[in-house]
Amino acid sequence: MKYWLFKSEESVFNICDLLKSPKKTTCWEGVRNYQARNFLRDEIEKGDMVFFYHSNCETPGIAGTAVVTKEGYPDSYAWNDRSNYFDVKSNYKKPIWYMVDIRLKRKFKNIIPLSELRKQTKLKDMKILQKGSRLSVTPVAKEEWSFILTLKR
DNA sequence: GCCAACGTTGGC
DNA sequence: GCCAACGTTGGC
Repeated sequence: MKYWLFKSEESVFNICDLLKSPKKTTCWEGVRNYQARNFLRDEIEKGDMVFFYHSNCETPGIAGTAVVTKEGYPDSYAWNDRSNYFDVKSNYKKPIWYMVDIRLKRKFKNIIPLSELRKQTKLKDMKILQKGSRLSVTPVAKEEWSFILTLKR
């Protein structure tokens, strides 16, 4: 089992939206970056654990955890021309983009703010904390995962 | 294949 | 709103 961090713009899809989703489950559509796509398509497995991260908001940080319930499959939003995630180059015969399904595991009482993560020496190598890091899907080390859980309040 | 220009991300 | 960092595009 592996660990991941998924970023979502809080105003677009946040952890309360996930909580309210049917079976607290959603497909993680709209990733349009090749490196992140490769993680979704090739590496993320059913049962992997996910930190749900809020970006682009007043307090960016980790809002909770989720579990992968379905492994990588073609992102059909890419061939829906009414979707924001439409990509003319992708089609169902030759899909470019992939998504997984996740189910909410736990919504933290308090968000673990990015500023708090930055203070932790043990997390200095975390992908999300690297300068200029923009990848929306990043691997999390097992040690990072368990350490971050101790930061909850 | 190089690289400048451009659009996007996302913290602050 | 600003702007640094990044990924993509496209001319050459």
